[in-house]
Amino acid sequence: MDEIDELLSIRAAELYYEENKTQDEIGQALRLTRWKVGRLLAQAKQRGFIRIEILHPRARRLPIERRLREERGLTDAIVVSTAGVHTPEELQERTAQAAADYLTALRPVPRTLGVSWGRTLFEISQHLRSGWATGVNVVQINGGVSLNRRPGTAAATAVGIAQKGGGSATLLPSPAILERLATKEAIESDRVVAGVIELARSADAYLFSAGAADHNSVHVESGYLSVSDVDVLVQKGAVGDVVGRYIDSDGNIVDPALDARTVGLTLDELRASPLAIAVVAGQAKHAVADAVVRSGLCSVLVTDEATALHLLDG
Amino acid sequence: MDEIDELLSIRAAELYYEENKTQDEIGQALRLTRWKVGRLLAQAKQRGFIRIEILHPRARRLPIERRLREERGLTDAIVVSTAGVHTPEELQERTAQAAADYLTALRPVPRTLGVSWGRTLFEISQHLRSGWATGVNVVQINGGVSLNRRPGTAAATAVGIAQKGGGSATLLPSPAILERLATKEAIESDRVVAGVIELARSADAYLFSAGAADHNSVHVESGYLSVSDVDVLVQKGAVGDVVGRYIDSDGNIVDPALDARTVGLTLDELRASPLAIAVVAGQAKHAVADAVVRSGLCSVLVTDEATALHLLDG
DNA sequence: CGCCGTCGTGCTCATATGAGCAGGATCACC
DNA sequence: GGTGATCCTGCTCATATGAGCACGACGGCG
Repeated sequence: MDEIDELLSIRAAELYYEENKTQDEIGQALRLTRWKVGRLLAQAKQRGFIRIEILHPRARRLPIERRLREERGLTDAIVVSTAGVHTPEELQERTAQAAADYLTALRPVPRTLGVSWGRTLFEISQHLRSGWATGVNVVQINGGVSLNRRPGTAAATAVGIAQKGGGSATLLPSPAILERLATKEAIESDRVVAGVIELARSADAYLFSAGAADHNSVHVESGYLSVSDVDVLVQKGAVGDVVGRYIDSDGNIVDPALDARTVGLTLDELRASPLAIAVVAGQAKHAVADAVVRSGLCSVLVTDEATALHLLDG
Repeated sequence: MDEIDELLSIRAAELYYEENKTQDEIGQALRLTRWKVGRLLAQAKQRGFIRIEILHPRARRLPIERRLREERGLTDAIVVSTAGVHTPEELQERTAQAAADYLTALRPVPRTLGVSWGRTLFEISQHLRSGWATGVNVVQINGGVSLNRRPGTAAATAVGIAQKGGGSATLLPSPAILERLATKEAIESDRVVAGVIELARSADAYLFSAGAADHNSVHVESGYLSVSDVDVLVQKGAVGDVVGRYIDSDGNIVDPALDARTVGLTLDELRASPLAIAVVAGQAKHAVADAVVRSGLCSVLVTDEATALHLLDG
């Protein structure tokens, strides 16, 4: 009886979803009462035979968002659908767009927004629309005077977000990582730098991404770390970095000495914030994303479906 | 206005399909009237943002079946869904199952059923249930005394279909292809063979598959043709074979001399039948499937979604 | 053999949804 | 600036669907 009911529910589903027949019509066709048809359809859904997908770059996965909030204790979660995505770039774009949307809809509008920099942040800045806010002051939360070929990306990110939000940007004029601890301490005690960091600490909200601990890292690209530095970090358990600080899968600093030479907000300062928005997407970042969420580095997470499911698996 | 409506329709779809909210509730959430929500949802569907799939081995694609009937003039078409299929074997199995289902449901039940043989037919015979019919006589319609390692597969197919249908099988005791024309003529004039072919001509319905013209062909495997024979046929335009007869993309015999040495029903005899059921599935058979349907070799086609779409493309 | 619990069935009634229509805003064109 | 066509909106009303319930069949168990 179960076998035949299963088949009937499939036949009914075909007529209902593909042929747009009413349950009554299906009943006539299959010689069933319309109530039976309704039950078969409910069964088909419940057993997972029916899959409904929303195919759109802006589509989100609300049930997964809910699970992230409930099971991972996030204040909010934005999960973009991966349906129909073929390239990592597309995924990245969808996520950046979603982050921009989230910022735009954010109430109350933060007066001061602390931001990190990197590929993800840059893309978010590009997806924001002019007038997304009125009068947001943007402040960099980690060092970012860029050494690489595309100088000013970090600056362009912060400035872009600020301009489109009708405010101004405060840049942190410092490298991300210094070679010597003494230099780092010296630079942090510089009046301007200290002032910027102070401002960063007072931000209403933070927006940052995370990097994977691999050779494509922005730190390698920017010249702050060498390929072998990264290898060593991985050796020590690093899964990625947040605002330039490398963490292991529990969210702990992997290399305290290195960390001491890194300029910007500390991770605990980030954790203390009531509104820390992390934007992390892509296969390569599953491990960091997990560390970020587990160790409470963010209160809001913007990510993709595959990454979200990875977080919920463990 | 269109941009924003599109976004709204996606938000509405998320709430409707993923969160099971009513259109009214969605209206409250998005500050819209419920009629507007209904229209947005309709729009999302109509623009193709909503994809509903039935994930089940027995699922069929009724809209595609309809198109095949209407645009390709078939009496009937059965198209199995490819959703969730990963291997060609799985596809083959689904299609065989569907063919078995079709036979089982066929009314009026044919008294005499002509069948070919091959991997597909064998699988269909395995998927049929005992008692699928009461008293069907099965007759082979093309030569099939097997030369290969698995002798009797052809016989097992016909016998299996007959036994499960409560009838008996009549085998055609002849090779598929003879080496010399004279031998073929001699064997066809044999009283028994002639009788079987006569019976085959009188069948109420035919069930057959088609083979691709490649090195995996059953004819190569059985030793009736060599690999180079097949290459030559392909050279001459062959896309595959039906009941052992190789055809080009228009359904015409590719090599009349070879055809004359092939034992069994002719293609025109098949075309004349009011109920000729072809079962053809898989990427490799797209070209033959096309030839079969275009040249009217079958009145009923059982196939998979990808093949069906290929047929409808041209 | 009879009893009771369980399950599936077909109903009533409440609710959700879709079709069709009238009024009003918008826009191009005169 | 007037005027008509067009589109959009929010309605009424008909229909489709889902929730809950009472009945009867079935099967296990005393």
